[in-house]
Amino acid sequence: MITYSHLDRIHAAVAEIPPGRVATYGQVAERAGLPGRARLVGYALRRLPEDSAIPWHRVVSARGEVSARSAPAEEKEQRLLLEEEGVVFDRRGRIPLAAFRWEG
DNA sequence: CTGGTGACAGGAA
DNA sequence: TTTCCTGCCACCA
Repeated sequence: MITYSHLDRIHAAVAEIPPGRVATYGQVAERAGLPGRARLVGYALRRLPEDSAIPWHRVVSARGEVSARSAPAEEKEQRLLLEEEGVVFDRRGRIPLAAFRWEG
């Protein structure tokens, strides 16, 4: 059933991403039943409280990059959290999606 | 209601 | 390959 907004569904989709794997914004949108609305995923993640249990750090751009945002510290934190899970970044600071992308 | 914005993606050059 | 440009549409002021 449709709830208050699509944000809840997006959060639920992100929660399904297993540790050590990543999913793209577009991928999350599709799994949330919102194909083509990747931008909305970024919006939804931005609304998450800091103490949220949603693994927001496992969502990256279609190019395997940690998306830029207003607070650079968060970008660094995201990369750190992913590396702690075993995700590897290449020399250009990108994640090889062929190896780490979550195949739902 | 109207207009600006964005944690994107895909195609063009 | 990489960078640039455009379409997209829910949100917010």
